[in-house]
Amino acid sequence: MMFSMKVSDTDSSKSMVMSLAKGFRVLEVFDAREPELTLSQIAARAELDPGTTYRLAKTLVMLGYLLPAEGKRYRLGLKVLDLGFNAFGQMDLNTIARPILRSLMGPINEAASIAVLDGPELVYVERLQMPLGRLGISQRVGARVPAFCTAIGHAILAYLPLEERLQILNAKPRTKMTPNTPVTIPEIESRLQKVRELGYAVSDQDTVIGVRVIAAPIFDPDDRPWAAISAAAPWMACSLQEFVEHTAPAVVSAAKQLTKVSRISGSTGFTPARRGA
Amino acid sequence: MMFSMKVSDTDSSKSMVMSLAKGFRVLEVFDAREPELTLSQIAARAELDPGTTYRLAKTLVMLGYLLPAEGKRYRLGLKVLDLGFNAFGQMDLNTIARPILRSLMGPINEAASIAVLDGPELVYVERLQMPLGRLGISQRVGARVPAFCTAIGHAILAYLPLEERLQILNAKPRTKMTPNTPVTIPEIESRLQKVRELGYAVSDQDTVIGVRVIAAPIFDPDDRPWAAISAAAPWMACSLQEFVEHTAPAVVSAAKQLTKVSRISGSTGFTPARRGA
DNA sequence: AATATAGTTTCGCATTCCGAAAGGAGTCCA
DNA sequence: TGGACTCCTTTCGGAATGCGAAACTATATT
Repeated sequence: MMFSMKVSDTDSSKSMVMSLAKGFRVLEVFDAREPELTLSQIAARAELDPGTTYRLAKTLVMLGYLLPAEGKRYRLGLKVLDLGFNAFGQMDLNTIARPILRSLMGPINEAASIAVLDGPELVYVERLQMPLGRLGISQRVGARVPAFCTAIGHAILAYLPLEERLQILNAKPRTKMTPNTPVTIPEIESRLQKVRELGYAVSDQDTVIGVRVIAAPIFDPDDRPWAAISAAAPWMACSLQEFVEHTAPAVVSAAKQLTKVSRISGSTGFTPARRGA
Repeated sequence: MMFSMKVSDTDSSKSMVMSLAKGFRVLEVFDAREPELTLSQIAARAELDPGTTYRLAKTLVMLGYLLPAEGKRYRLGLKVLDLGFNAFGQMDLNTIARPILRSLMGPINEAASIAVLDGPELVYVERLQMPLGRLGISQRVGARVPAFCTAIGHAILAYLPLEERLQILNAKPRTKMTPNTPVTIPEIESRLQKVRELGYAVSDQDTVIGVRVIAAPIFDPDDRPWAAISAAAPWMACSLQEFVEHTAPAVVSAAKQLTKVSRISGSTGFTPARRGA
């Protein structure tokens, strides 16, 4: 008996349909830099046998996800967009956002929200909260809060042009909510600089005593920040560092996903209307 | 020996990787109406064995294209968008459009173009033409033509609000280019009504003698028509009816694809700049 | 024309996937 | 509370499907 052992046993689990994974590997090697690839290029990039690659490519062409281009090359079919468009294109953003918010919640985070910027204020458009949450706050969807003092506000403000930022910050008097609340322009600007460096905003009891929040911005197709997503944890859940390490990557990733999906999801944006019960 | 014959031999060609096709069937059953499906629902819709469905779903979850949702349900992962975003998101629209234009050309159609509306005029932003084309016209990229008399113009105007339409139509004097050119507002409005009914505009030597054109609109995320794509054939290539039957579906489909892709492709739009040689 | 490179097909083997059926897990209803 | 139901998950044997090496063909390169 011959052992044609698999070189890389990356497929961490058994009973995985390998042909399917390989098929996606083929699609995934395409990018904007080289939109058309020959079979051998595909095979090399996807680390697949030429014969196998040929068969997979043929199949994908049949399905319409890959198209034959001139000169024995292939390019991605626009049908790859249909998968997303059929499902997400007609879905309203709140519906898409809810599972993402849920994925942010867990033993540490007890609430997750999305708010959009409306003038100098934020409007909560979607929020999830643990049933037995010990968080004092309980912002309802539709509630408005000032932008200058919240993590969500910072996440958005940090990426706005200076002029607009100042306009928003100076639109209303800024009052301290907690001892931590940054109120002077230099204090806030220093925070925003840090947001730009990290890609997310951290609030350690800036707005409500005992509550920490991490937020990341959601951009429109023109790369303007128009909303942000946040996750909040009670002060006693863990150390600040643990909170950041645990939550920041998830929040940033969620924001990126929403940035992407908001592009295809019409230009309708979120709606603060409550559906259902 | 047992014959476990395939019930439906839909796989039209041999050496097709069936698992791959089945995997896509799984993803394709998701739509906005029911964003979360149970395994049995997936199996039923995709017409797959429960066991097979389970294995495929497991694989897709591993790959990130499917996500487990609450209550033994699955929903589409936003990763399905990555396929398109990685490839098309960073690509400029002209690059994406060119293969689409090429696909419109053939024995009948000898030229294909995209133009955007700029005030009362159209600007050609991309154009392909058969080398030995017998078409008299040869619009260069960047050329400007009046909107009122061309198929591309009609395709766009038909979907603009009446007020804007009239503003554009009345911006400049309308002169007959050929005996067919519609010049009065009633004539043009009647054409536009037909465009709205059919979904595409037909020009039978309206602008240039001997040239027929079919065009369909490209919409922005707010559903405003901002560009259109067209295919042109010489008068003698075939009958008008043959031309329409052959070309209209392809042009409409191309326009829909561009509408979709223009959503994710930033808000940069087309550029009339000529790249490369 | 000859060589090299890349694409396509063939082919035999065994791996991988399939499907039936059994074993759980959860739910509904009495 | 129990039983019946549905649906999810796993096991298992078998075979067919897909794999990869290699042969063959087409295309480019010198």
